[in-house]
Amino acid sequence: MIFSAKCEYGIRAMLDLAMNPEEGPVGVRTIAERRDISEGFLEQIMGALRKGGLVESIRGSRGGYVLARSPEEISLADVVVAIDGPVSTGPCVPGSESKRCQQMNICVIQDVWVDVTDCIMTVLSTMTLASLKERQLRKRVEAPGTPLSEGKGVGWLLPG
Amino acid sequence: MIFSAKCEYGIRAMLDLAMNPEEGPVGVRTIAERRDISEGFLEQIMGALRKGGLVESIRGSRGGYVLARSPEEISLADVVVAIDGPVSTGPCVPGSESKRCQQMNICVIQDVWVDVTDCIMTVLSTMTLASLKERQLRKRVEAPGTPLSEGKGVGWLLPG
DNA sequence: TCAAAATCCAACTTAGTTAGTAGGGATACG
DNA sequence: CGTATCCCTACTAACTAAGTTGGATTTTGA
Repeated sequence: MIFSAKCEYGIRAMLDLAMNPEEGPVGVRTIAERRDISEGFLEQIMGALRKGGLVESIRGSRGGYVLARSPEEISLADVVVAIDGPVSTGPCVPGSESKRCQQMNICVIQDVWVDVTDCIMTVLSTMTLASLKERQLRKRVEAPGTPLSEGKGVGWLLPG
Repeated sequence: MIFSAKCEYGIRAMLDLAMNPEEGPVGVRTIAERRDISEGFLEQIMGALRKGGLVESIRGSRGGYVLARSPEEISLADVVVAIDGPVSTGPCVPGSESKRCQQMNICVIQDVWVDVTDCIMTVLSTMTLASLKERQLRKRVEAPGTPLSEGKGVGWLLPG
């Protein structure tokens, strides 16, 4: 698995913030309940997103998180890197700290890893919170059979 | 890290076989020494490649492994899947066994994972052992400063 | 026939990572 | 002042990765 659950939760949370811009600061508790994420775990994740400059936090009662930039300006690449760090593809690539093979300068396998990494980052960079939000809204409309009122965790699908 | 060391070793081994077609069956011991891989570990990996139909084994003394198809017909996607199994990108994708979210049919995040997976498989599918071998040979020529005689594990760079 | 060389197979180990949990501080609102 | 919130560190249980170990089976060659 390339992307951790942490990463998925981070994207869920960011998408939640993007889809509810009028709410003002949203607390971890709220997001955790709406998106079905462990609260304590999400706290850690939001910390990483804040350190990555993707969200701003408001402390104290009535505090919470808001996006630091507009959804158009936040790509999934930003989110993934803030949470998991730089995407590393193989065990033996130029930038990595791991034990590298002796023939690094003439090894073709590292080139493969680099190519794959580039491809992944390109895909993630073209996806913004804004485009994801739009896709989500469109999907909501196209899947009318979806049980909106059943159980918890579906309210967030409706835009504010 | 997306691809395990196992996977890298498997590609190294396959490339070794592709670059030395005249040797006949090549033993695990030989490949392990030439490509700097733990012998016991490589044994496991070759087993996976055999089960995946990418190599054929000859048992007994003078035995070893040979490619089951020509290098043009073996892509890195084949190798990676034989060793690591299907590439899974995120925790929540249609095919996976892991606990999926409730809104799977309308969740956009799984779409992201699918897009990334597709992109990776496309890159890996276009790379064959033959193309990799060619790249390796070209690189050998372009990097004349490379110390060919220093240490072990560089002999394999020269085609048979 | 028999020893050596090889594949084959399954169990074990060790270190690190993942996905949380727990517990307490710091800060701001009312 | 009390409550709700962010903030931070440490801990843990389960899993995975990267081998290691020990042996069984098969084939060649002397």
